[in-house]
Amino acid sequence: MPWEKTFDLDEATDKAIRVFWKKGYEGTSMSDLIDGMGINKGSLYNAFGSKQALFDRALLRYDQQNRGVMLAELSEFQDPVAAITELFDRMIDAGCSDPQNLGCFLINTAQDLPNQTPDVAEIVRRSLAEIERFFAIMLRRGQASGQLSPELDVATTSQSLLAMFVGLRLLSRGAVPPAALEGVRRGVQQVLKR
Amino acid sequence: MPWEKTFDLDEATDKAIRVFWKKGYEGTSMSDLIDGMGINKGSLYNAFGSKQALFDRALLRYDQQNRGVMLAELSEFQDPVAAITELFDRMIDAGCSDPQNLGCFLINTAQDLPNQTPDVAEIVRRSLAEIERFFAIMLRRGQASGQLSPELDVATTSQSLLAMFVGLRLLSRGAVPPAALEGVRRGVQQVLKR
DNA sequence: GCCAGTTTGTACCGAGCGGTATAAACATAG
DNA sequence: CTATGTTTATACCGCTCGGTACAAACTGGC
Repeated sequence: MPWEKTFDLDEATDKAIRVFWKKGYEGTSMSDLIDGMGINKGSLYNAFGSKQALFDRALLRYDQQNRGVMLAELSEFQDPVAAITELFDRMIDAGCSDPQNLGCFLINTAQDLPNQTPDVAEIVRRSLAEIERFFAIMLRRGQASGQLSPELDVATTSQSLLAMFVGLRLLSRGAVPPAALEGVRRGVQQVLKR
Repeated sequence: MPWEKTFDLDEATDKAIRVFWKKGYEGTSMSDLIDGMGINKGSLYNAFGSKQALFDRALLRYDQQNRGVMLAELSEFQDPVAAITELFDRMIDAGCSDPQNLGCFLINTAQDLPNQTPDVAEIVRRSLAEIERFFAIMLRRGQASGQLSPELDVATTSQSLLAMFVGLRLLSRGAVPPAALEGVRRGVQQVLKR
């Protein structure tokens, strides 16, 4: 077999992520993708099959590379409460420092769930469930170590944290001035008391 | 002057709201609007001018009729803490009982802010600021009446509540099972303590 | 009945959509 | 050099997009 591809699939997917991230599925045209990915239309269809298949791949990769990696890293923290606050700190910093107001690709997609394919919906739901699970695990660890009150209801608290997390990411799209994101920091600490 | 219009502009706008609400601006085509509004293309352009103008009008009307009316009503509550929890209760109920997972038209639009016109962005920002202001006013009233601790930081708490509110509405689009929205109820109460 | 204005249906516009086809230019293993 | 498969460029497909044009049918006030 001669000459096994010249551009990297993952690299091209990363570029596609940026485009879909900024404009969403409907708002992104094939021309946008070709411009943003720097490859030809023929190559794109040959490599990915369709716009939808490329989107699926992009979303899945984004989820693994970002949410997946980050939660894995934070799960290693000695202090489970610090792991949770660190997660929010990073998101707040990201939201404040991004002039493009990209927010989160996954949560941008979650917002549009009813108009997405079942495959995409499945990816999004699983990912959000993972985030909630991360909260729950950290909370239980905190209770085990005595940092958190045993009376704290793990299920409802992790659901609340998920709502705050998702809200924070949405507000990062330019809906409120960056400084207003700071309030969430202390709100999280509030939820963790008791 | 003979015969001053036969269909009601506000009524037609209400129907347009349903369409834009479900599909978003980009995802909605003129055919969708014509089908959903039950009027002819010519009438539509004659009455509203353009798709964008119709969207602006629809969003503005939605904001006034829903968020505006509701906050005005809740502001009349004797118990300011109950006003806040009632707001969340209504949203949770709405999220749980809607099989279409529409969520909130305004927050759906907020999610897409970077791709919206300045006019739309202005409407969204002002509306979210109003919600935050509602929280702040209620919190201060609660402090004045002794229901809430004077140590509670009004700015950060109202920002946290806004994030939870927005997150709740986004999660109502089908990203989590309806039951998972319930956790936010107690989370709100948690944030209001201290 | 006449006139002004509205609604409707249909046809049409240029442009862009997602996707396909094709052929020349290219790179590598044999 | 040949065979195989990739990339690029370009042209093209049918379709839909947002928006316009226009004549016929309609509904009122005079």
